[in-house]
Amino acid sequence: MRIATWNVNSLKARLAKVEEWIRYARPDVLCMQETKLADAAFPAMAFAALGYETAYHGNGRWNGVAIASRVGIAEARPGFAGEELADIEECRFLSARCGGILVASVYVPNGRSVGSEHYEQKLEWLDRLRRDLAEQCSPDEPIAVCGDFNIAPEDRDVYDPAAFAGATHVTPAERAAFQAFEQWGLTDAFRQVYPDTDRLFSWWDYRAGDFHKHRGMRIDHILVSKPLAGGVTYALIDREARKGLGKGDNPPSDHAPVLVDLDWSVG
DNA sequence: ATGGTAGCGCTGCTA
Repeated sequence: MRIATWNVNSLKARLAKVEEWIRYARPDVLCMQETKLADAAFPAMAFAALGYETAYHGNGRWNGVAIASRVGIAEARPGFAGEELADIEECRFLSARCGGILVASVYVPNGRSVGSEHYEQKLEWLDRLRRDLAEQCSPDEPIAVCGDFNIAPEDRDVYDPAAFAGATHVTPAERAAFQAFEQWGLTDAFRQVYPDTDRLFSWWDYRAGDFHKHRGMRIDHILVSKPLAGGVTYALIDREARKGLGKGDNPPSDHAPVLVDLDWSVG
């Protein structure tokens, strides 16, 4: 089972790139974030043509999450348990059962600046996600929580810790929130495959040519539960997909897709 | 260098 996550930064602008990537990476499940599409505009037919069923949760312009699966999609749930769909202003959580695994596509709020109300809301959102998981499932079940966490778990996950002093994504409170998922029973599947390799990034600022200067952060993660953690056979951050198509008029997302291969038989 | 680029959508916000 190959599971991937990719913050596509507008699925409308990126659809050709996503289709191209799906054709060669052939993930069984692809979680997407920042689709920036209302549900009515979601290109479900494009995914169907590639053999994927989709579930999506967006209201346009900002945010928006989706899951594409070629091993089935059932029990799609947009938003946290108990949330009224009509009350959701920012579409950041979608879960579904795919090939026997409970998969969640999450887009954690950015936080903007430390101490701002947006930062506090980021921490609250992370706590709500943790509570939602604890109430809805158990780490003894097969679970994969995938997405843009907007957290670099350790200093070695950023290009220069000094450059992020006082900034979001690296604060003790954000990292504690990330560790709370691990304490509950989830494992950072990518880090498990690369326990000793530093400076592996999944996001680079568009500005100042950061990608080509290797100035990035690892903030996109695939967290897997106990039945899956022991069988992670491969992991990759596909930097090729962060590059353009070769035409100046077709820029890539600012994130690269992250994928992991799991020992898991679709029932 | 408190800069820089991208998306949405048409003004400035979000990242």
